[in-house]
Amino acid sequence: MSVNSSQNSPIPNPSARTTAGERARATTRARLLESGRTLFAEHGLHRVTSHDIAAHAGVAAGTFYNHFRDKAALFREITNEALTELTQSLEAAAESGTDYRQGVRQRAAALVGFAGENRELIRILFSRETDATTVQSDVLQQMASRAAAVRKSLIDEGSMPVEIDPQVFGQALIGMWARVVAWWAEDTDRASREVVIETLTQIQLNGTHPAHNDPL
Amino acid sequence: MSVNSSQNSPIPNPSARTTAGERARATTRARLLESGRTLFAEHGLHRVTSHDIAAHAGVAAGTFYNHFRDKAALFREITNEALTELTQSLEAAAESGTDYRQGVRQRAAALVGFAGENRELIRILFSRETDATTVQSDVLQQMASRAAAVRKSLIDEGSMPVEIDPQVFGQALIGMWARVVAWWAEDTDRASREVVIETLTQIQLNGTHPAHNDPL
Amino acid sequence: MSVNSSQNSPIPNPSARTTAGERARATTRARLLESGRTLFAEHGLHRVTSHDIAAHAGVAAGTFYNHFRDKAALFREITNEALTELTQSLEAAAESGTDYRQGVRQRAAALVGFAGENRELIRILFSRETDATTVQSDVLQQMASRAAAVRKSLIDEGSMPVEIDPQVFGQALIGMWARVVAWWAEDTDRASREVVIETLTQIQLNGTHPAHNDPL
Amino acid sequence: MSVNSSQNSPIPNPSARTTAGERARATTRARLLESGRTLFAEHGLHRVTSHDIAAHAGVAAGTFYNHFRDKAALFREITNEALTELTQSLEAAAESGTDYRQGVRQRAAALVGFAGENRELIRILFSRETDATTVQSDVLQQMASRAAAVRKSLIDEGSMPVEIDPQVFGQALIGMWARVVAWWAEDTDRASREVVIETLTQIQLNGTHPAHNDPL
DNA sequence: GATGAATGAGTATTCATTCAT
DNA sequence: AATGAATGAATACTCATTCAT
Repeated sequence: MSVNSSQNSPIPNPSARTTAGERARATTRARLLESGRTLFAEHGLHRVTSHDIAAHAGVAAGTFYNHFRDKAALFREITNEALTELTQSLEAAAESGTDYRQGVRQRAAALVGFAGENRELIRILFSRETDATTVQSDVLQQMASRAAAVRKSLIDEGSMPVEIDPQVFGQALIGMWARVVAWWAEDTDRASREVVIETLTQIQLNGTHPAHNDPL
Repeated sequence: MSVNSSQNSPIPNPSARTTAGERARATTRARLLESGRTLFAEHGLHRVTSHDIAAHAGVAAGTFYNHFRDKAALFREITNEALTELTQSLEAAAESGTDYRQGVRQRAAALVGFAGENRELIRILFSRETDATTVQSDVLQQMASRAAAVRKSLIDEGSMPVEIDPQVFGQALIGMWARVVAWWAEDTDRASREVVIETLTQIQLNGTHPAHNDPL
Repeated sequence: MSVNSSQNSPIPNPSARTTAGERARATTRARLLESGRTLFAEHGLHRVTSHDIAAHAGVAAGTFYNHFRDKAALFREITNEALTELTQSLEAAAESGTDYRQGVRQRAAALVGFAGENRELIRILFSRETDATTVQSDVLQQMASRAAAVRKSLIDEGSMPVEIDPQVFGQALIGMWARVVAWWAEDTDRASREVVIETLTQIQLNGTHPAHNDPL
Repeated sequence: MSVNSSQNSPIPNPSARTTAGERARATTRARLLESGRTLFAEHGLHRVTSHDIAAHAGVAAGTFYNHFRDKAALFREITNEALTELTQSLEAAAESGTDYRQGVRQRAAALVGFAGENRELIRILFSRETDATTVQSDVLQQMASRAAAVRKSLIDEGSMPVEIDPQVFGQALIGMWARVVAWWAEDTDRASREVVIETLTQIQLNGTHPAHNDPL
């Protein structure tokens, strides 16, 4: 038996008047998520226990399970949320772009901006570690699809140099983004935001339009 | 494949005749390392127990600890060994190179060649799912140092374009290499070896000598 | 089905008009009992949680404890209630009986009839899987006392054959009743009600009046 | 991963010379089984934890799992073993029987004898409690099959009285046996072994051959 | 050295019960 | 009275590691 209660309703109906209990519940849930973010970012998924998260959130061990089926569910929620935000940033950047080179730069800026403002999430999303079976791979796959779309347009334009294979280039971009962004988010004093954006932009442009590679 | 067992054991004097016991010990040790490689590559570090490795090697559980302080030590040894080999490949490639562009291509070829011939090691070294705080980061740090040396020479040459920051570019190269090589090692039918080498080479050259980016 | 809610609650004066609150309370209590019956019959005592019962009854988890000290109290109440009803059936049967053999048959009929009409309760009372040290044994002890009374009368009559020990025979009857009735209640198509009654009657009569064992 | 070692080899090769380790292992295993028997008989399956059993056997909690997959496995082994012994007793009794009435008496004697010598096992096998999904039902089903064979022969002989349904009678016998034997094993001073045997025998014979029901 | 039985700390998860609202 | 979030003791099970043989 054992009924699975209202565990997965992260979005409470905003039009309903919330009771004190509902607010308390939402607060606890939010604290658990926040604690999860902090601890996962610092120690990684499998060095953090559900007890650790509960203790960090100031609740009893059992309370964790009133809000999340298990540790993986909490982790998934954190990463899904992060991915959604990041995706939105990138899409917003893509829409506002005028020409191709502007688009590349704006997506780089969106990624780097997100990294600067969500350093914990970045460390969770792009840290090595995490079971292949969980969310991480999804995140990278989505980034790969995004890169695929870019590649596609380049091939159509005929501006991808013949020596560079689109598939391999897509993987290279993903690896580059993940690594650079994680490295920078660890300590944002390592480089200025502008330098990071500019470097990522140039590398991508060089891989696609080497012929025009003159100062903008 | 290399069964370099000189770590952490009484350094065998190669000129002395080894006793039967010494040889038996070395064999057991080698079998444990080989089993570790196989199992870690297939299941990842924390899905494999010390019992699993011992059983796969055909020895008792306790024997594991006659050869390695703990599971992390075995893992570290595997990764260090792999890194040493990889480093040697890269150095050999560097030495044989005549000019800079040849060097870049030869190092890419060495990396890709190593990946093709040591797919298990690549999966271990570059799989996500390794404790970021322990061994993996060592590996990556060493790759970073290597990239730093490259950068240094570029700066000295004055051939790094101003828009590209050497530090960020170093990280980007590491991320790119790790991702591409892990992706390709998973299934070497995804692209021909030559295409992978050429693409990595071009990306790196474009980042450093965009002006000369004409067919070799 | 009987919703006898007089246990453990402020004894309602039947002559006084009950307030709306009192009636609401009684309804909640009855719903919890009914849910307990349903769920215990289907899943057994320790596969059902107090939350399950509350949820099935459509009330909050805490409400359960406004009505029952704990889960065992609810279970005990269900079984006591059932036993009371069953006892009453048996006593009514005994009273209406004219001679001994009629009485035996009528009690068997009452037991089987009760089983047919209260299959959930039978499954709860006679299922294996109940904590032997707690409630169930009470039920059986009461049945044993009942059998003892029967035996007593037989001994007084002198109609118990010498080879059959009254105590042992009492236990045998209890075991027989419990087993047959539980077996039949699981699926009443296994035998007609009349056949079950007749068989139980004959076995009991054979054990007490073997000499007269000719067709009635 | 995680290899399932040699857990289920209760019968060590008797021709092999046993090492000290093997003997120690067998001893620990036997102690765990013995502790399980004692504790299950006293408290029932789900009131006893694996820790309880380990502590009673004087070993660490983890040692339990070196010998049994889980608590259910230990329980199953105890009950299977008990059932095997009991079955053998009953079969031996059946073979030695000369005529039908002797056979009935001898099986009753075997059952009661087993109960007297294995009081803990009887309490485990026939206590109410125990999940329907585990062994208990098997035990009773086997007893039912045994009773079915008896019934069959009676029907063939034409000696089952018409008022008694064979199926119902089979269930009645099972219930009777289980109850009487469990009751007697709890305290063997409640009746002499002979009285119990004689009573069970007479009840069974009365149900099948009421016409001949004269002293043997 | 090798063996493998034993260890016990660590971790996830459940659920009866309490209590502030 | 009813609510339902929170509690935390209880329990099962794992696995790296030790050590007597």
